[in-house]
Amino acid sequence: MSHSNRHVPAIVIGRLPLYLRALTQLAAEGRRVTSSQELSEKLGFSSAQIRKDLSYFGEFGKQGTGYEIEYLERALREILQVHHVWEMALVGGGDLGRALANYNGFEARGFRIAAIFDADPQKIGTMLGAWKIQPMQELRETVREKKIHLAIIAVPATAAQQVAAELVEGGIRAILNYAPTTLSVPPKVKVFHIDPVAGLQSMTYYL
Amino acid sequence: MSHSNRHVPAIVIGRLPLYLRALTQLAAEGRRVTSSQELSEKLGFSSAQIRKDLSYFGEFGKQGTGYEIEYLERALREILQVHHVWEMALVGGGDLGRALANYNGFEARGFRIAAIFDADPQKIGTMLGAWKIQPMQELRETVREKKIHLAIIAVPATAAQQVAAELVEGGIRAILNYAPTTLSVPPKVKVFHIDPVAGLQSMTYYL
DNA sequence: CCATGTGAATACATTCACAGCA
DNA sequence: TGCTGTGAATGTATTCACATGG
Repeated sequence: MSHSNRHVPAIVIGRLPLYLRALTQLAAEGRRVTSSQELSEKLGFSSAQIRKDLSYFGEFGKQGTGYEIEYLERALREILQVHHVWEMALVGGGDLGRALANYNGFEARGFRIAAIFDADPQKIGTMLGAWKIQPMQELRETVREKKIHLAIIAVPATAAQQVAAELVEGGIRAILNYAPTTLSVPPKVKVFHIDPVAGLQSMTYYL
Repeated sequence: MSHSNRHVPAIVIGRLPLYLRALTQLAAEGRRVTSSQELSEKLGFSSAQIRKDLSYFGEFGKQGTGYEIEYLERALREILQVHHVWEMALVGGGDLGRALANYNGFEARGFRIAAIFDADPQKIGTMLGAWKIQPMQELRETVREKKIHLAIIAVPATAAQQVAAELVEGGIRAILNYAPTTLSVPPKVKVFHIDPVAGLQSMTYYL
């Protein structure tokens, strides 16, 4: 069966990283084989859903046995294109920027911060972890030069749209946006939005 | 029409905070009235979807005119129960914990950190912003005493499940989880998961 | 015999399109 | 007229249930 030419719903793509995360955890526990059943219990999706999601991309399991963890892990990494490491630009050297710069969970999952930018003259030139904070004026050129395709926006909401526009001009293709505002970008540019308060608000509804 | 007795899909609840965010922004710009079309353009959902989502809760607009921003804003705040401020426990005083403690965007949207906990003896007793970091041993009692119903987990993945268990014992009803791992909690406890790397991975698929 | 992979069936979510009212 | 609110129609996603093959 040819799978690669089918259209895969975005909601399926959104679950793959969670499958990958669970597999990596299982591998770290020394496990070699798992099943859609076990993943179901660990993740809270139905086993049928997990099997169907994977079936968009190929046949990764063995009937009667389950999935060889390392093999499926590698397959998912290739599908998601995180078998190599992506370099990212981080915009915003405030508290959140610092937390992201110091976060050591990126690399193992396919990402690395390559440059940090800020608009505050007080911060420019100072070190944040291993990086020297660069002025916004250098963003476009650095991003182009270093062939950076991903960026993280960690600036106040009021500045976020302007930053997004500059990132797009620099050729950025995907943005992880921590500012609590919607960004307007060309359709070819992907945006993933993180708003903890929105998450909290959708939980308080039920309390 | 009686709306309050219908079942509202969770996916609808998840969008309400985004509507609320957009309305607050419009109000800050001095606007008094908006329409489902305008919100549609700002947020990227269809205007029909916005109207239908709101219709689960009542009739908030005027035909031919649109929505009075302040009125709809207040209505959404009540629906989401963020017309009063919720106190939260923050577990984890690392870089992420510090960023969350210093974040000034909580209060205006209905949340406030009331206590911070950490397991590291080096950190206990030291100040993080306005808070003195408390030991994990005090978590259950403090949470009960201060009637805290929400918590943020900002600890490494390896510690997250244990922390979640203690939070549940303390009577916490909703958890914002920053640890990149699935939490197992009783069904009455809500969990909202934030995993920036999962977000990045679902974007690199398309690049 | 066990767990996958997958069409068919069901359930859920979105969009259409228009009646109805300011 | 202009925009809401909403049944009906369409489109998506999930689950069922079983043939298949290790």
